[in-house]
Amino acid sequence: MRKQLLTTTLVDQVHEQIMDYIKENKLVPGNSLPNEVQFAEMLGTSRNVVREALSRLKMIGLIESRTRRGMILKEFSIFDSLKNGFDPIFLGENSLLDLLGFRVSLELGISDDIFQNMTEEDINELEEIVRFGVMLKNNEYALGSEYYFHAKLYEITGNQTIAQFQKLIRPIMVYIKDNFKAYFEPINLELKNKGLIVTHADILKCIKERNLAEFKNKLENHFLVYKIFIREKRGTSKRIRTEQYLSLKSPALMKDKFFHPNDFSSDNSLD
Amino acid sequence: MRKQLLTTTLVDQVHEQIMDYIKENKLVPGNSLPNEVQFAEMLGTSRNVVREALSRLKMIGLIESRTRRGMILKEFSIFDSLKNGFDPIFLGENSLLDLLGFRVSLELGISDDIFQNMTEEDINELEEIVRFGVMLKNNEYALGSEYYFHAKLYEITGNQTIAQFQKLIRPIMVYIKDNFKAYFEPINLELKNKGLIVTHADILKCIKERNLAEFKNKLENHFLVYKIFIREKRGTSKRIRTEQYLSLKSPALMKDKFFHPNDFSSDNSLD
DNA sequence: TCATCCCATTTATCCTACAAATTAAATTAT
DNA sequence: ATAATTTAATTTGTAGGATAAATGGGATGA
Repeated sequence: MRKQLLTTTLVDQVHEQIMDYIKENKLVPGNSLPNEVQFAEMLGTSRNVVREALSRLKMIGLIESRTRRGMILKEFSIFDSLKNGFDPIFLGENSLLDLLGFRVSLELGISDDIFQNMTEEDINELEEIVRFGVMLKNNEYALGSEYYFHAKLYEITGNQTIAQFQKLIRPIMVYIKDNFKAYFEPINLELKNKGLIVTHADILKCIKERNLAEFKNKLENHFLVYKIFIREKRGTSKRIRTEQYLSLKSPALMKDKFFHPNDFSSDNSLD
Repeated sequence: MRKQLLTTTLVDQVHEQIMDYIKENKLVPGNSLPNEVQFAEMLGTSRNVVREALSRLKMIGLIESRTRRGMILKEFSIFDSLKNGFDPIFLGENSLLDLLGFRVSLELGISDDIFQNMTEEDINELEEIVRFGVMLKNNEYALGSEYYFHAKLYEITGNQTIAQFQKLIRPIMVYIKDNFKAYFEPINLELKNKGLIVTHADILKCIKERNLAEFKNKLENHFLVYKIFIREKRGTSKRIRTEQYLSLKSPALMKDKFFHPNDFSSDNSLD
């Protein structure tokens, strides 16, 4: 058990094996897990290695442990698992721009859900938020107002995962606004001169009028500053093709893949 | 150093402290980190605790280590960090539905970017993909074809993070299709009878005609089966309000928050 | 019956030792 | 003197044991 020829370390393997154990025994949130020494014996490793693997699972919130009570499986939430140990400072500029674009696209895509789900009460709360929103200059809302207005929109969709995502990338939004202020100001100025500034009040108006098309339009313009910023910042940098796509330039190969769609789960060449 | 009265464990703290070290010393990807014993001395803990914290950072891909070479900082990518140790089986039904809705919304939101960025070559590749796509029954494409068609759309946006996200949730899509087949079939049948089935070929047609509005329309219908599925599956279950929103029912409090937008970073009551 | 105290169990932390890998230095061979 | 080989040193990887802290449960006593 002291070989390490592979790229994967023992901890990596134990990490996998513990997850396999959970799967095989069909544990559900609330169930308790074997204790550390049991895992160590079961997997033929030292308790130390088991603890490192468990530490990872604790970080992502898959398990929880307390002295004497042992460990229990927790309900896993994909974006909550990232909230620990995450800071915009660790992201490269491309990732930052990507995430900004990601967020904008996502919000543009939930328009239908918003109109489908919203109630009178929702609209009242949005009005309340807009009323107290502080307009600083151009359309640079105070971060608080900005956050709560959009948080409310996310909430209306009823999709908690989207709400979690917003919470997760909030520091990123703050970071971007702090660090690229110089880029936003001239863009906003130009938009203002062209009369393209869309405020939260404008968006709310469309909601109250139940005008979905106009809502989408306004929302797009509301995010225009970000879209322009991203395009300017990226400049002429080439689009990068995803490897998985490059790998199937050959029609013959592609055809082969498509006719065996069930082989995908065990197909590493595409990951 | 043997107290543990707090909810946070020593490993949690060291985890934070190591990240702080990276921040304070302005390390960039490629830079090397102090070795394990140095961290242990620096932070006044045992090497074991340091290793557990480092193990977490290794899992999310923030650092990489090799024997004798020490550890180096890596370029962090938010969704890549999740790809290890993640399985749909650990997600509750609500999370699964949320993620399905998340994905659909995201894709609906990137339409503009697609039309902005696409080239003749992209269209040719899409044609190639559609040509080899295997239509099984109704609009249930072979998973391979489905995947590559949409992967190509993501690629056109030039947003790598979106592409990574698709890779990440691919097992979830497979899982959902496997486990809820019985739900999809009647929905698809009904859509078929109403002539609402939209194939990849239909979508491609809009792209070739540069008809953005129709593209959005078709894409929406292409995903209609998922939207209906989600609504049916959720049934009458109440929408859950995000805590952060509930906490500011009081206009006075809200006003207070908004006027101090810079205090947010240290404001736990809203996280 | 109930409150209190003690014990067993399990995680949390620390310590020491050795193995494996790999870089760097030293030594030997040509 | 240069090249090849061997040796040494460093750092992560793994093992095993020991103690501390927390806590659930049982024993004890009023």
